[in-house]
Amino acid sequence: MEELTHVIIADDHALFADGLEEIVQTMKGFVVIGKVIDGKQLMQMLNHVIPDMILMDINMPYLNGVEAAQNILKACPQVKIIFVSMYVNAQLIVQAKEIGAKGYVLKDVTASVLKDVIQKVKQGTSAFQAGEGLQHTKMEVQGNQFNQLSPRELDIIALIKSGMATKQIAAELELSIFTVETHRKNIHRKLKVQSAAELIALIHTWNF
Amino acid sequence: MEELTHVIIADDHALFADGLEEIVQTMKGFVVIGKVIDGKQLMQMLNHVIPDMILMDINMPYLNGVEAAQNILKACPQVKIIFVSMYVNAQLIVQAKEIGAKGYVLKDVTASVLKDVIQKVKQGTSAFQAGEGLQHTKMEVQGNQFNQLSPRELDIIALIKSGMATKQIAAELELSIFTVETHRKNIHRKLKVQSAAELIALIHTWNF
DNA sequence: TACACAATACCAGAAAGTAGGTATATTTCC
DNA sequence: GGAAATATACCTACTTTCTGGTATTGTGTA
Repeated sequence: MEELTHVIIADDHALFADGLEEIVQTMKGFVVIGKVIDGKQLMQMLNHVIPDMILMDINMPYLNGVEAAQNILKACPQVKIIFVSMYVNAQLIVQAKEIGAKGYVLKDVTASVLKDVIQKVKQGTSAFQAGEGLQHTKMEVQGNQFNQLSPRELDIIALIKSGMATKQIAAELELSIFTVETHRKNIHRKLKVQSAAELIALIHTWNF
Repeated sequence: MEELTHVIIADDHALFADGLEEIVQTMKGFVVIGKVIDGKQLMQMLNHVIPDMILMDINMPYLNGVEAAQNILKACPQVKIIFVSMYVNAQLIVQAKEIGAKGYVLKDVTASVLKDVIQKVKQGTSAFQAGEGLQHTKMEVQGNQFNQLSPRELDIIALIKSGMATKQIAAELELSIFTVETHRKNIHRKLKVQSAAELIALIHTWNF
């Protein structure tokens, strides 16, 4: 079984983010595990799931893309970050390279070029094609070593997302109800929610 | 307080539906209460909520737009239906008029033209700008007189959607917990779900 | 080899939600 | 005006979830 590359898309323009998602979804071996609309949400999500790759708008509300990326890469150097930018800005490209981003593409890029970039970056090559300084907000990926959701927990979440009860999930996964309860408890702790209702609401806002 | 025009968007192309939603959301007095991707989902949703207006792709999977519209209008003649079509087709326009649709626009229309059409239709005028025959699927809006969600129930649903517990909802709306429980019970009955989790999952798939 | 973590399973008490009622006042519609 | 629908509130019994534990097994890694 091939290892999937898990991608998070961070872009405040929902339409564009959807477009990116569609492109990524058509690529074999890639799966979009989250779509967020600003740096805050991105950081919040990263406190719980570390993807293999992030397609990130460099101009996001609340949190500068470059700063966000710095925080992320300090905590998780293995994450491959590709910036998506509206403008060509030599200085930003240099910055992006310096902090360890793996790619930089313009938003008017064609789907096939974007796919090439994504494939190259996946294989370990960098791909820089072409920004602006922005607001400052302090937000860090805290304790990323902690609170990470395990693969099994992600399985459970997928079922919870569809509204299934503990009993049904246990039947579906052929587990004891107690096991599922334990997983739910741990998920609640890690995601800082108090109920299934809250959890489902949260994971839907993440487009999990 | 102004009466809002509640709009449902039915289009199988998610990106385009999102675009439509953005346009409608920017219009004062309009609110998108649902986005569905095919005729089946549309019918299912209409069994529980009747909007003021439907922006509907004429070429949807599973259920021909014209037939769907006929069913809808037979059951709820007050609903204003605007067809959105990829092609110009004189015959379809005639058909659309005959069955009682209020508008017909092409998908390559500009946002401002679309807004004009929506405004005109809201005010009672028809607006036809420009099809194809499609598959046949029998699906009717059954018992639309029954199981309709009331305005108050929609209020409650909006809060449930964000993951709030009964106690919190009661506090927010300054109601007794008993009242909220009754509403939840009725919502469950109308939407045929057994738990808050299921309900939240459902309303998210409807993009409520 | 330890240590950390993941996955599994179980228990008990407290809290919340669910489903079946009933009931009353108000509003809406014919 | 009268019927139907809506919004409100309460009750009971039952189920489920939530939270706090404990515990065993296996795996991967420092």
